[in-house]
Amino acid sequence: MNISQAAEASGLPTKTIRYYEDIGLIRPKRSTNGYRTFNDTNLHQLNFGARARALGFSIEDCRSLLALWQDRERASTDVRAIAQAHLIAIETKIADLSAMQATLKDLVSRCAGDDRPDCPILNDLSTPAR
Amino acid sequence: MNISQAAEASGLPTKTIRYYEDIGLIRPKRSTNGYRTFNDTNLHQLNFGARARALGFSIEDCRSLLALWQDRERASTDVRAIAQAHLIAIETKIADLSAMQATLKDLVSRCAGDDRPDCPILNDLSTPAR
DNA sequence: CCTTGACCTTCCAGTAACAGGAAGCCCTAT
DNA sequence: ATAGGGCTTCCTGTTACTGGAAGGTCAAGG
Repeated sequence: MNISQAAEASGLPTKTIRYYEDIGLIRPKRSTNGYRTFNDTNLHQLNFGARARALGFSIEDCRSLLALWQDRERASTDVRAIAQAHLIAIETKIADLSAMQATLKDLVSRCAGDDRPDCPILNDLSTPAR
Repeated sequence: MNISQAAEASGLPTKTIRYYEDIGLIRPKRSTNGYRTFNDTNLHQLNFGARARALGFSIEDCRSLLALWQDRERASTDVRAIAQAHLIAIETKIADLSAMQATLKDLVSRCAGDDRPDCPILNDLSTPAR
């Protein structure tokens, strides 16, 4: 299987797949003409990575998770720890964004949005940060 | 006022202030020895930028907002448009993160997290992405 | 056999917003 | 004179790719 088929099968761009090989996330073989060839394991790794990335895991997390996945002796607690840490990071981000959202919502609602120069948004930004 | 005082007054690291000059966000004068000197306007710009960045605005947004701020003829609708677009981007991010959070929460809760190798998280990641 | 076009390869640059660190001036105090 | 702290510029690295250039490979058609 060539790279474009692997791309189609995994939903990842070929650029991304080459990048994943570059950083050692996958190790497809090469055929005699130098083309990468992807087997079932490679394909699984790509799908796995795509799904993990879609859940917001970093590449390094993906690397760890893939290592755990191929380790038959792994303990599920190791996997869980990674996921839990990531979950907390996500919740922190959501909290941060929600705070921004609340402030922005308020500012936007209070801004007339007409051709007059008076603007609560600029006024807020001009106050020396609580 | 030297850069370290400007840093203290604005809460920004000196590295960041130099970077902001690099990209033309601020234009402090130089004294004869080559040191940057910050006046009240510069300081305001730094505070403004710091606050805007804390609200998640991009540097380019900051640039636009600063330009609008110093334009006495500006229309508040211009400012409002930038803020509104940013608000929508934030809400999109929150929605994305919330979806991840929901999935992860579920997976983590279903993972025993003990020394057994069975793990719903890895199982999920191994399914070919619905 | 030659060409065309689609595929594949590597390598280089750019993205956002800085942070870290090296090499070296400047200034003040001892 | 020297020690220290602050200042300067310049270079590299970060994350996870994306775009593009230059060029090899392969199958089909004329």
